[in-house]
Formats: sequence, structure tokens, C-alpha cells
Amino acid sequence: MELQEAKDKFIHTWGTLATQWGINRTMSQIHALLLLSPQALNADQIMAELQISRGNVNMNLRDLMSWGLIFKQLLPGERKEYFVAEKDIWKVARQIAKERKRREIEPILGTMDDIKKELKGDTEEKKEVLRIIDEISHVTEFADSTMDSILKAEENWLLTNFLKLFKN
Amino acid sequence: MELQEAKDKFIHTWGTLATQWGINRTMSQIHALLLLSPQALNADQIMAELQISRGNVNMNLRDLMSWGLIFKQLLPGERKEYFVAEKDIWKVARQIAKERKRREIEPILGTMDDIKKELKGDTEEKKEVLRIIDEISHVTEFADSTMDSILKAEENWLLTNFLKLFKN
DNA sequence: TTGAATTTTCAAAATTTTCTGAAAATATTT
DNA sequence: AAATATTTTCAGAAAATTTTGAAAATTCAA
Repeated sequence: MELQEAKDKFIHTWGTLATQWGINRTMSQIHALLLLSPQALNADQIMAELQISRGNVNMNLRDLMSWGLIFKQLLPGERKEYFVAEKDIWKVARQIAKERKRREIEPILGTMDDIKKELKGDTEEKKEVLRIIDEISHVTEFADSTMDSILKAEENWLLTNFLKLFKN
Repeated sequence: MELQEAKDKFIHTWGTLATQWGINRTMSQIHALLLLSPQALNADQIMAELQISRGNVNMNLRDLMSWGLIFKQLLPGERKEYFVAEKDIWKVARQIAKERKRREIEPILGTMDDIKKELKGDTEEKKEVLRIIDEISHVTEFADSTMDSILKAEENWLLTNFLKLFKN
């Protein structure tokens, strides 16, 4: 397999997988393209490479920046804006986790709390609904904070080795 | 807030959040409805409650069963099929993690391996692409197996307390 | 069997999401 | 300040996904 072929396969796969996670296909493909590109790319290059419109490229580049996954790079003597991706995959994972937390975990916990606060009562059924809502908050918080500490401690051999005790 | 109001709010929120995760809104709402329902429900009841068509209910009930989140329940003397949700939220989380692993993690690792195997070479750029692909596999495997061990060991105070050391 | 109740299927319709491309806005150079 | 290059916006088009509902298949009882 030649380099270009491998890149294309990666970009294509990454786009397909993204849709399963509720992420826009084109956004993922642009991200993948930049991840694999040794140089920064401008909008025209991305348009040509992925065969998509200028508007589409522009919109998704800005989305990727808001996720903190790519950065603008101004090249000396160049009028156009260039973009580079964060290449450290651990940083990428940490950044995605952080954003998903802000955009998704917080709203879940917020709504559960709202309902919990407003739904007072001690009939059997109310208690049961409250129990489920409590458990969901609990599991969500656990998953969230655990992901935090793991991403934060990723290079920490103590945690890493300790976790191994619980594998399989 | 009354019981019905709280339930509706929960069901609605759950459906909205689901779409952000790439999960069908109706599927989530049916799941939420069954989670909160003390009795098993049949297709007609779900249709009435959520105001959706029979075909839609049927399709999503079968999806939820394939995820292992709900079960058929045959009531004595009843011709219709009834459905109940698994109510233990930890089991639900474990089941979702397990299914996502099978459906999403494995394909990622598979494709990365394919590319890795086929893309031999030692130009600088090939090496860089291989490095990125390796790192992605690495991070994915780490996240995957860590999630496994945590869900498996969820009630283990030792792990839980150890993890606390790494919070914040 | 036959017939009624129930579930499943799936083509077409509705809805939602994504994408395009040209016009408007902004930035830079002469 | 005018001309040129570049980026951004956004209404309408296209594509993808979800939903409907009626027909077909299945199940069960008489």
C-alpha cells in the first residue's frame, strides 16, 4: 500500500466512524487529513483534497478550532490562513473528553438535578423515579471524573500499573 | 412538579441528549419510558404514550433488545408482548459499554491494524503516519480496557478509592 | 383448518442534517 | 481610496435519516 492510499483509507474510515458517535463526517475527515499532514494546509488545499465546497471547509475548520483540535497558523509571506492539527494523540483525547464533558455531561447532570429538586414526594412510584435519576447522576459523575483522572494521570505508572490489576 | 411531568421531562431530555451521541431519539425515549415504568408495557401503550407509529415502536424495541437494554416479558393470559427495561443503571452502563466496544472500538482497531500491516516503508512521512496510527490504536486500547476494568470493578472500594487520589 | 389478534416489513413521505455556491463582509496591498 | 485577495455567511439544494401506515407474515385459539 502506498502512502496516499493509506492516508485515504484512514481519512475515509475516520469519517465513517465519526458519524456513529454523532460527529459530522466532514469535520472528522478534515481533522484526519490535518493529523496526517506534515505541513499546515489552507482552505483551498482541503477543498481539493476532500472534494468539498469552500463553505463546508470553512464551517468545519471553525468547529474544529472550537473543539481545540486544530490551530490557525500564519505563514510568513502568505496571505492565506493555514491550519495544523494537534499531533499528540493523548492531548487530542484529553481535549475531546474535556469538551464532551462541558457540552454533554454537564447538561445531563443539570437536568437530573432539576428534576430531583422539583420532584418531592413519597409515593412508591415517585421514590422509584428518584432512585433511577439518582443512579444515573451517580454513574455519569463516576464515568466523568474517572475519565478525567485517567487522562490526567496517563503517564503515571502507579495508576497505570494499578489498573492492570483489574484487567480481565 | 408532578410525577407525570417529571417523567415527561426525563424522557424528553434523554431523547435530546441521545441524538448528540449518535443514538436515535425515539429509541432513547422508549428506553427512558420503560426505565421509569413500574410495569412492563406493550407496543400499543408505548405508541399512545410517545405518540408514534407502530412500525417505529416495533423497530426500536428490537434495537433495544439487541443492545441488551430491554427484555420481552410474556404475561400469563395476555396475547400481546410486554417489555421491561433493565433497571440497574450500573448494568445498563456496562451493557452499553460492552456493545459500543463490539460495534465501534473493534472496527477502529481493525482498520488501524490493516493500514499498519500494509503500509511498510521508511520514508520520514510514512514513519510519521505509522506513528499517528499506532498512537490512536494505543489510546483506543487503553480507553477500552480501562473502561472494562472499571465497570467490572465498580464495586471494588480499593480501585474506587485509589482513583480518588488522582481526581483534580 | 379458519379466522382473529398481533407482529413485522418496507416503500414512500416527512423530517433533519449537511453541503453548496454565490454574495457579503473583511483584510491586505498598491 | 480603489483594487484585489481571502474569509464568512446563509438561503436553498441535496443527502441522509427517521417515521409512517398499510400490507404481509406470523401466532394462537377455537
